[in-house]
Amino acid sequence: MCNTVKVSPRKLDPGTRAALVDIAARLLAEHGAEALSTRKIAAEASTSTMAVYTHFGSMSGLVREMVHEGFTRLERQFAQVRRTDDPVADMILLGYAYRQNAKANSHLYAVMFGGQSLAGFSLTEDDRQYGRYTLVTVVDCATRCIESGRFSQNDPLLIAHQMWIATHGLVNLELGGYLIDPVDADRCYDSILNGLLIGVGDDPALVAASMAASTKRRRREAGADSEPAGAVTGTRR
Amino acid sequence: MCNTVKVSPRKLDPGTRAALVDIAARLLAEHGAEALSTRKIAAEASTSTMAVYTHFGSMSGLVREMVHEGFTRLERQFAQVRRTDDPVADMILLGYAYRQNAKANSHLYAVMFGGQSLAGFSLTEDDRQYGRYTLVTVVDCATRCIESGRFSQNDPLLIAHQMWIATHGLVNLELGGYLIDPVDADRCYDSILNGLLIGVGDDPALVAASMAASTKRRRREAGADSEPAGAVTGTRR
DNA sequence: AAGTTAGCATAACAACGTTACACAAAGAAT
DNA sequence: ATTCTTTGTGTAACGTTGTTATGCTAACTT
Repeated sequence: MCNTVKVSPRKLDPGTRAALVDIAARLLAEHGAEALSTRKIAAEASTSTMAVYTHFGSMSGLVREMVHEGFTRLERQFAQVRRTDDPVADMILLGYAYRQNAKANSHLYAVMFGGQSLAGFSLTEDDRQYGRYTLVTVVDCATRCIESGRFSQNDPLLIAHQMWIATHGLVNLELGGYLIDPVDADRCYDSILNGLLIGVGDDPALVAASMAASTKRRRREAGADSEPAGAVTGTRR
Repeated sequence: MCNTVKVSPRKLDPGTRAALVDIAARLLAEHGAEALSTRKIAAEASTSTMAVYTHFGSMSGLVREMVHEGFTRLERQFAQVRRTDDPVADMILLGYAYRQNAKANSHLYAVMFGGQSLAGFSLTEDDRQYGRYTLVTVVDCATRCIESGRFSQNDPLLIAHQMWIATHGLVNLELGGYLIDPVDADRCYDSILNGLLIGVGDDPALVAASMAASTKRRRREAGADSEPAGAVTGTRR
């Protein structure tokens, strides 16, 4: 009775699907979590609220799509960091890429890693696995740091997690507005990176050299292709 | 025309005010952010939704009250950590207190530090200052670490921020469910604390000793007065 | 060209925060 | 002790939210 698989009398329009995700992401980025509603999204896409349900099942489904999009965007940011013969400098630049991506998409970032439940959405174990996979770039970099003889600790996964935790903590408190003038976010990040790198066995002088090298590369690549050097400080005022 | 300051024909009942905060905190802790509504709170307090507005002005006001309550609760947790002649062990125990408090009140913690906007509430600068003040305990402890000669870095505020950022990052990812078996939260925290303490100048052997001492004290104080040793793992399943 | 199937618009539902309004209760004043 | 005034609180409403039931219509299959 069920071998009649007559399909697709009318296909879903992938264009409207992508448009919904884009509009939702823009609404979230520009006006925060409170502004994310099916009606506003539908109005901007000049369709009805039903489009959200036919394409994503519910509002949570749309949020999940945005989260996955956010992960791939972070992965692209990571991929833009070149692999040089100074793997520690590469690691520092990966941290800055993580931080910059988080600041540019602060609301989405809070849902991806901060555990913020948006519109009833909360991460499933699959989502988290998806997010963890993004960190293989960092693990690879840690492996290269170990192989270069800079680190004395030799568990790349654990080292990557240390970097992740520190950067994540910094970004979260920075976005929360907690890091101000005497000890602002930049100073905190420099000092905690410095401490952590020394802690895993690197030589203080080499750490300083790699941090200087990373700063130089960051300046250069900022002028090259990354962002148009405009206000990348996120949604702070 | 306005020098007639006739006051108080009917006082506010401070009992219902406290009851509303307690009920709201319990609803938030047990059923998450989605379950926090004026109607549910009013029903549990056997009053009307108007009570929320006369006592707190709005739902955000009630959330702000809970946030302040959360800060003082964290301060009390910090105060329970004894000051010994091993200030580094004290510092580690402060970190564990922060972490345990966050796990016991995960939803409230997300609002306090994670930047999660709950029911339209978001932190004001005063709230943040209130939160930063909670860290003076950690800054004092860092000062004692420096004075004892264990640390070579000598900016206690910056050191306290490093500890805060690392612990905050760990707790956030832990609550988000991101830290699992090969590198679970406990292992991550041990390694990042170890790295950070070495990074600020402490001797690796002394760090290991202080971490062992902190573990011993934590075991002892857990059996003494803290929590009833039950499921303190928060709302994870 | 006819049939079927699924996307989409409309409208409704329950629940939400918030507010206007009337009533009741309690201190102030006589 | 009684009246007045002020203010907390219950009721009901408004506009909004996510979600769903119901047709209609467009498009793919035969």
